[in-house]
Amino acid sequence: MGEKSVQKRKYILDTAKKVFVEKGYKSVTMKDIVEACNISRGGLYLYFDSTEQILLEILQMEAEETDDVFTQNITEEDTAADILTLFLKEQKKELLQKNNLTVAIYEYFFGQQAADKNNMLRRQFEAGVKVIEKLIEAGIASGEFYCENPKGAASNIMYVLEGMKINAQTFGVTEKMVDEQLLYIMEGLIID
Amino acid sequence: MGEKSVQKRKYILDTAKKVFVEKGYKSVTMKDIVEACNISRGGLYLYFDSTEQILLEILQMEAEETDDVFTQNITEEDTAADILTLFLKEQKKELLQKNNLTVAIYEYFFGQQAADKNNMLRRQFEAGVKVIEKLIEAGIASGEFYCENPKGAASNIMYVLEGMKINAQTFGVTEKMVDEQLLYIMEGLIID
Amino acid sequence: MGEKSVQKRKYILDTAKKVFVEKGYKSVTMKDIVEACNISRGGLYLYFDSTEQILLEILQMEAEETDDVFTQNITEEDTAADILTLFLKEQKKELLQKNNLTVAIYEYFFGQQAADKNNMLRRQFEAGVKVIEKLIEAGIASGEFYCENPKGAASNIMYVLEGMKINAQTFGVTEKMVDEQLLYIMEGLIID
Amino acid sequence: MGEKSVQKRKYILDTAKKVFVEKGYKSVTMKDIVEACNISRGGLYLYFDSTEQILLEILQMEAEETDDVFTQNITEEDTAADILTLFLKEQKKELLQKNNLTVAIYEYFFGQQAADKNNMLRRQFEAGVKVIEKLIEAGIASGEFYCENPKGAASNIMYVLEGMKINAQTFGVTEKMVDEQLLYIMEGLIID
DNA sequence: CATGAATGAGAGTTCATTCAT
DNA sequence: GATGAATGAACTCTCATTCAT
Repeated sequence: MGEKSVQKRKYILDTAKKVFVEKGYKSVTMKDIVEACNISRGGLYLYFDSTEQILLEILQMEAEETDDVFTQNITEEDTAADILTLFLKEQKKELLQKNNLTVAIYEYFFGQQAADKNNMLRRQFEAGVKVIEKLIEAGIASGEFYCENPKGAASNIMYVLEGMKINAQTFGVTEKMVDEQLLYIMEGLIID
Repeated sequence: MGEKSVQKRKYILDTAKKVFVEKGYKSVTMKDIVEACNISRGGLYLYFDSTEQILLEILQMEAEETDDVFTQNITEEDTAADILTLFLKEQKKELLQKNNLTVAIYEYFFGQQAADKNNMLRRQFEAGVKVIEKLIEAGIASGEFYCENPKGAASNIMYVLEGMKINAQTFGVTEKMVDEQLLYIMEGLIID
Repeated sequence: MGEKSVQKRKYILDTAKKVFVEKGYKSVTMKDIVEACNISRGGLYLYFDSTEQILLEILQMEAEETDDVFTQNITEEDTAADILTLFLKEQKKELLQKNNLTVAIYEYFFGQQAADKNNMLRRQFEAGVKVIEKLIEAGIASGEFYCENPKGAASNIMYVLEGMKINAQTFGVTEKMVDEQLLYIMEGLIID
Repeated sequence: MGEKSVQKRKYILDTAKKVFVEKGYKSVTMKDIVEACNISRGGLYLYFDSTEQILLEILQMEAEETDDVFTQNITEEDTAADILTLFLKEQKKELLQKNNLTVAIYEYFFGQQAADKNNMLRRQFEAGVKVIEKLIEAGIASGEFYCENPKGAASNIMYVLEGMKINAQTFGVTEKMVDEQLLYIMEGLIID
């Protein structure tokens, strides 16, 4: 697969992403993607065999592109509270934004039965917990935070984010609702 | 569409429920249900017009059958902490149990777009928040609990439950993970 | 089949007629008739086996009920021209009226292939020709009409009526169009 | 829907025409056409969406191919009477021929309710009247014809043709019957 | 590599017809 | 007689997938 192919592959993934954002995972057909990409039916099959493969490659692409946004915005002088606030703000932005892959991702992983339970979602969740836990511990050390059970608190935050994410997709959450809960969380940590 | 046989209607709903439990919502076809019920193609249409209608009637049936379980187990002598613990235990049982409609429900409400955002899920969520809030306030009054922001705490619990529910379906949560988080939550409330 | 049955049979035919008037022949299903009659599916089959049988019995019923209207209105003093005019007026009324069986009849006889070409329609057509021919001859005898070829003129009138009838059903004819043509016909006969 | 192969499109239309000729309009299913064409179910949908679309395209095709036949046979020396005779002969041929779309066309336009009453059939009918009227006027001018009401006579001819066409489909008309009536019509016009 | 016509499996839906009650 | 639930055949339509060009 030469250079040209890599470009087209990327083009298909980018275009298909829009389709998954709009329709979730299960309702997306190869036809949908072919039409969105404006390529031939056979052409798509030269690059991908199924919508599953396409979604997985999109997720991988996303994983490679992300993370950076968060870490790039952290400066040397930021305190633990600053960084945690930044992190939560980032999460808030993501979950309130309409056009994301959340539904597609959930729909896909719903279907994955018991198989591969050490999957991407678990790894991301656990990574999140760990990051927050470290931040809380750093905050405790610096005297910003008070917390008797950093791991519990970190898990709590991640579960809450997960809960808000799913609610956002099923019945909508308002910015106010998110802010109130994030405030509740921060107040539980910060020493006033 | 008359009522035909109420028994058969019930039979179809019960059987279809198993199908939805197993396959979620989007992948379920009328044919799947016909085959699970061992009835004729046309026979199903005598009772229901679409998988959507069937799912909605199952949910309604569930709603009528539930609620009671929780309230029935509350006795006069139970303290607020007892009741909250009972509630969380009930939720835990539900989210750890394999055969439930969670995936089907999420898949269904994912598809409901912006329409009807005052839907069942929102109502259930808000009802849950309210119940917990009342319990916390009762616990504060009785000296069992300490909490500066009962509504925030109640929302926190519901978001966490929601988050654990979705995680249970996408990558599995262990009983230990659930217990740890529920313990964390209770410890934050109870005055030792 | 007792008395009661005869009534019900009549009721079904009358009700089914409305269905045929509305939907033609080919689109009418046994279900349509069952629903229009508000009887049970099986009940209909006790009386009739098919929409074809029902339509045929309706046509027979019609045939028995009709004719009279025309002949009843003829009085002793009427001249041939009066009677012909009356006949044409009757035909005009029928073909302009929306709710008739014309479409159902045509659709039915379209399907009858080459079989039974000595059918009802032919008999009615030929009877019409004969009636008109006699009228014209009577008119000639009484000095009202001039006509070199009574049979040709009679056929002409019947073909025209047939043509207007079909046009009325496919693209609509206005009363004015009908009047003009009937006037043209009468002028060709009457001696001024 | 692209044009795909124009040849195949034409092939389908030609083959479907035979089906419509044989079965009329309402009874023809996409399956019938698929089978007549010996193509796959999906294949047909690549070209056409419904039997209605197919019939309409057949009619359009017919319209483009016809007209010429009549006009091509007219020569400079032909008199009005010659041309009218030619026209009637053409109509006679068409209505006596077994394999035509008449039934399909009628069945289709029966279904078109009040909608689009300025339809193809009306336009064809009115065009016919106009052509004949012009011919009669030309014949009067040249001394061939005598007629006090050319428009009435022209309409008369078109109604008769329409009437014979429908009779041909419902109970059959013999060549003799047609000839007699056409002769009657011509005799009414020609000055002997 | 790329195209897009073609296939055929499969889901949805409607009805004529039967049959136990 | 009468009912209406139940069946199964028939039709519509859509897609994943292939393959000749």
